[in-house]
Amino acid sequence: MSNALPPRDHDDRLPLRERKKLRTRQTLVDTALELFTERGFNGVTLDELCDAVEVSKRTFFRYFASKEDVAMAPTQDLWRAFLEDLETREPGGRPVLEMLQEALFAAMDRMTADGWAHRVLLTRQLAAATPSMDAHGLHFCHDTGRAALATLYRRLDLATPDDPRTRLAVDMLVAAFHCALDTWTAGPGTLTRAGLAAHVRDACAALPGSLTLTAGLRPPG
Amino acid sequence: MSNALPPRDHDDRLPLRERKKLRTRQTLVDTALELFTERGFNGVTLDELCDAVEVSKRTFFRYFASKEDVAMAPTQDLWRAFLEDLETREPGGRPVLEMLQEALFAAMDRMTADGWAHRVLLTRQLAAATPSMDAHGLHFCHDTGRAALATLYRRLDLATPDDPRTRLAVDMLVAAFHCALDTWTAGPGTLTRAGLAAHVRDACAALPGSLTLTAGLRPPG
DNA sequence: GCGCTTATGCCACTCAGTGGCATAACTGTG
DNA sequence: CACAGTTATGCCACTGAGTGGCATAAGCGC
Repeated sequence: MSNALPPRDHDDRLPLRERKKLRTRQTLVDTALELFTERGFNGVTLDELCDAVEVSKRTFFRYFASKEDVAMAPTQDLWRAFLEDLETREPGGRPVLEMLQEALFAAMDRMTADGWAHRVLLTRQLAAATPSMDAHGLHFCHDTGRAALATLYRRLDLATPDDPRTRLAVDMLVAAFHCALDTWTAGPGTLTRAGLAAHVRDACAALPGSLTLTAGLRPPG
Repeated sequence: MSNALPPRDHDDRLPLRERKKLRTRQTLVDTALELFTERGFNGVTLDELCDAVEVSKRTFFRYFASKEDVAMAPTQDLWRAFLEDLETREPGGRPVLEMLQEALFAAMDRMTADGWAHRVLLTRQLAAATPSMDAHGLHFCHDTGRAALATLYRRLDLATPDDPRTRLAVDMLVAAFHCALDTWTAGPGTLTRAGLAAHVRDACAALPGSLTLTAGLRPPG
């Protein structure tokens, strides 16, 4: 690994060893997104990716649990920040769903790494084209939701753990986020963090209306 | 394959060949659920399962797309019936979410095969214990939701396709179903189709309340 | 410089999943 | 009942993801 110039995030005051690990991880993510986008997720073998980064396959699996994981790192970073924020956010007498929404906004605000929005876009496009990536992403969001639920039950005075409402509130935020991600990806708007946040806000605002949305049969012709 | 006695569903007036295929498929599902439950999903190799059913691995993959698929057949049958029902159900002036809910109930009513509820229970427990199964199940539900969405847009006079409300309504039904599945599995109630339907009804009824659910900090101690 | 810890590389292995081709089983015709 | 056409199956070899074990090298504290 003769990586001379540190591309970004040359965060000094971390031990050399840790910096190297961070850089290797980031190089793996960037290269993976690039190769997968170029030739498709299934068109690139792990051996090829490892060769490109000059890392052994064994080492790859010490950084990521699966081939899918490396391509979903940007989204996972966001949700990890979300969970962290949720640990300290004040409920403040408003609906839990709003509190969750604010935690998600705060997490997005913390995604300051260069080109994060672009990487999320690539991740999303890859997932849309690759069933196994989509499945992994869904599963990760599901797990994150359960973790968020556990945090809520630990911190808030929610009465009964068999009341489905809290869980449904969490799932609604996740649904709104996925919805926002798709409209953000497809839409003509700006593909920035702020643009994504706006879509999330719209999707959350549409939640109540989705409960009562009514339609008739489409007239023939 | 010296399968002498047809276990169930000896649906005559189907050609012999088709009956055999149905039986092989059903035997694969039953044996898989049994073995996976006994020794864990990862504790059983495909070769072992194929040996037990006396079928070549090559043939297995002509029936199922993956090792996970064979264990999720019961749930997939339900959602397929749901999509079929949605093709002809009348919107009838009430919220789309209610129409979706009724389609799901109708689909459950059609799951008359012997022991269906029991198989769903095994599937759910396996998925809860096996990340890759959980991921596959989530992905399948996601795909089903998109298919349902396409049907809705085709049949109903929903104006704008970029309005997130329809999609969110579908996702809410899916969330409610998953929620119901968990409480049904964990709860003390009867593990029958009717019991599951009741849980689904409760979860759907809880959807509006989840939007406004409020809570304060848990008092220390 | 010198040990101690920790990351990495290498090798062999298991197992899911696929493609190709030969063979067996079912189908409906005469 | 034989015959030809169709379709499911079996077998074999192969790719590629993921794992375990052990030797080695790189960073770290002294």
